[in-house]
Amino acid sequence: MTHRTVGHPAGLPDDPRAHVTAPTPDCPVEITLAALHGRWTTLVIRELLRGDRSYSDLRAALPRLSDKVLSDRLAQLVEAGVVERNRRPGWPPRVRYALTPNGHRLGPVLQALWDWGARTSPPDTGAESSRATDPVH
Amino acid sequence: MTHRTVGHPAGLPDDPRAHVTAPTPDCPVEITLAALHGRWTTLVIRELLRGDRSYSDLRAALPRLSDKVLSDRLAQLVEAGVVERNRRPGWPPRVRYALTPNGHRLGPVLQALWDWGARTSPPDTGAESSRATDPVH
DNA sequence: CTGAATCCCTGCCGATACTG
DNA sequence: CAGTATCGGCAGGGATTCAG
Repeated sequence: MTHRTVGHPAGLPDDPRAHVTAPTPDCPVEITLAALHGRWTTLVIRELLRGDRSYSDLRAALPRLSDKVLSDRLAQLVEAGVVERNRRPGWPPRVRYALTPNGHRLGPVLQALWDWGARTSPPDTGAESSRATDPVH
Repeated sequence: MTHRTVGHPAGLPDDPRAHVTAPTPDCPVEITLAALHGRWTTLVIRELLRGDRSYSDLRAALPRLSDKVLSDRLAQLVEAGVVERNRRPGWPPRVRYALTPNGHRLGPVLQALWDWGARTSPPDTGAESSRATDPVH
């Protein structure tokens, strides 16, 4: 057993940023939340976790997502180092979006978010509640 | 090795909600993000991960957080099943805020958020980069 | 096909003042 | 001590239109 700064489960690392007194952009938690920030963001990432996608692939997969928000999100994710944008020469213009290595590392993060939410709100037909939290299936 | 729905690391569970096409409140990821939603929320949770706190304890720990937002956040977290509010009889009024069991389970979630953010943006004086991602210390 | 520009409306959050 | 009431500024995001 390793010792802990306080007697509580799952403490945060002993980093100066673990003691900040306001939500600064330096805090690693804020960095991640900034990358995931905004509506639709996690769904775009989920699509890209399944493989590369073109702009219209994403539009087709998320029909209610408007062009403005989609390009906003993609720009935000590129900026955050989550997504890579690859334009191919020729006509018509073809662009592929893919996760960077950092982007793939968001998989476990989304998994953690999923797990907590799945436990908190039971799927609740009442019958088959055991499979929803299975890690991979 | 368990098999996977797609050949990518850290797939999501095979749940119908993993295929939603819009950000619905049913999605476990959305549930968790809703619990964490808004400025200051994670910092309030961090304080409570360190132990029970009174209202003024929280105000003292987060001096730039206004009364309005603090009570908003606490109400939000109570509503989300993360925080429990305990009033003690007598005068002056004494109230203690504590995490519920569900609230404590947010520890690993915040840890996952921390880890990704810590990797993505190096602390980078260049020297001591190995301890920042240590799980507990 | 892949976006960018604009408009407008809503909801967040910060500051201040007040109450049981 | 532990909050609520109110107001104003600003950013987020949806619909539509235009461009390379």
